[in-house]
Amino acid sequence: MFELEDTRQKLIDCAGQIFSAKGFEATTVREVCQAAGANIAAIHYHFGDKERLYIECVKYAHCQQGMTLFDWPPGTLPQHKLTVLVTHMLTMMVATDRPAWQIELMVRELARPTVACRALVEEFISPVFAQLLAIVSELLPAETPLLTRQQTAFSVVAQCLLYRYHRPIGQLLIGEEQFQQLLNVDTVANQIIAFSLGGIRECARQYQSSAGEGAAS
Amino acid sequence: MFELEDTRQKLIDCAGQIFSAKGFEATTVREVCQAAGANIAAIHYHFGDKERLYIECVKYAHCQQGMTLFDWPPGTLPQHKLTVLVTHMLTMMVATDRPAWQIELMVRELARPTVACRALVEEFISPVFAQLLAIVSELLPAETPLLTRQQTAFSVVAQCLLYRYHRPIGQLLIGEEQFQQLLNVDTVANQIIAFSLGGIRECARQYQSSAGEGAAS
DNA sequence: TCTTAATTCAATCAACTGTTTGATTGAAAC
DNA sequence: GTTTCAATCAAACAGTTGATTGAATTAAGA
Repeated sequence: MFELEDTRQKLIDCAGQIFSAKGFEATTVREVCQAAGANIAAIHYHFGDKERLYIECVKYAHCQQGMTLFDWPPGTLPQHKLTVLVTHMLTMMVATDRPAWQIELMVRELARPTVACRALVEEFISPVFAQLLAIVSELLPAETPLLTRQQTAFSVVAQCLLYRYHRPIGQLLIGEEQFQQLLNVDTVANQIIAFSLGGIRECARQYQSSAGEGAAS
Repeated sequence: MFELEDTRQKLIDCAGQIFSAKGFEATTVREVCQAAGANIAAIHYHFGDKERLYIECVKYAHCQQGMTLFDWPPGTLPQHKLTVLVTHMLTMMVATDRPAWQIELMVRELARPTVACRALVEEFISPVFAQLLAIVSELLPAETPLLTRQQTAFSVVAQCLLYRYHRPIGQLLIGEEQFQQLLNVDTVANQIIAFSLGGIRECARQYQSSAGEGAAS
């Protein structure tokens, strides 16, 4: 009876793992079922078809992934907010500990969007980006155009994304063991935050014609 | 007789286009041959099998892609070098004009490396990264550790990569027409260069204990 | 014109794909 | 004890996959 949750969950776990490693097309239902110790028909029974199994995996992956919305006490320095947010993003992305396939699957989905992408962005990415945009806006002069603020926020997230998306390239570029050191969250976070604060201050400089307000530190 | 080059080239063109759009697994040889107006057996005849056709496409794609090594006259300001290099990288990546599938195929290969990835990085990515690393090193104090310099270079390329790799996400995040404006090379380049110079200067500040040398502008 | 080699072609191969079927299980519900 | 129903199973489905064959076609050289 409660084997329902058991088989179904095991199917999601194994499928997610294989999907994340080989992609949707290259993954066969037989492979998944064998890994899960289930019958071929189990997928049709529990999910309908392969595609709906995949969607279920993606949804499960970013449902498991804790997405915290920070509630800052009034008066919190934007620099501090940025530090916390960047560190949090990096922790999420770099974390190689527990369910690696979940993040990997989301990464794959974002790199080559399928049906599940829009929901993923709206539920998972957008909130973080909104927070980041708000923080960046605090650090920039009030008269900064929206597009510039968005671009600046992109410049920040881009640095975080690199260590997840382009890991294989990074390893090939500077050597595997050298790149391994870059997966230390604190090291990377410090670098990114320093770089970003400097970058934001420079961008701010272009839009504060008269009074020097809004610049970082 | 000269149909050899014709069919073979048409096969590479069509295959590259489809490979770049759907990936290796999801692409069928029948689809490719139909698009190229060739017989199914043509792939076996000209390339041996599907995989070697794919490799040929990747090689052709980044062979076509002009990779210039800049030869700076002595005394050129590193800020200026950075500006030129970043603009050049962006032009390459954002360029939606001529053979879109070639860049797209490289992007796909770098996101999910297959057999062709290592050669691609070594021949195509590494040289650019080396140039960038050299420029960044000029802008940083001499005592800056190698790892920090590499990280800083990563921070710069990360911003460029964003507009190519994460285009669908960007469009979903800030709206398609809004994001379209970001594909203007000059706009983006100015933003990235300003941001990067500020970031580098901030990073430099951490490693120049006594004398103030090496900082940007 | 005949020979030779390079290409192209339709037809077919075995293997694998996702999906479906119908029988079987086993534990609750009546 | 019978019925009910979710769950699993082996077996087979029809369709597609990449690969291969051998004959047909083409074009150039002698």
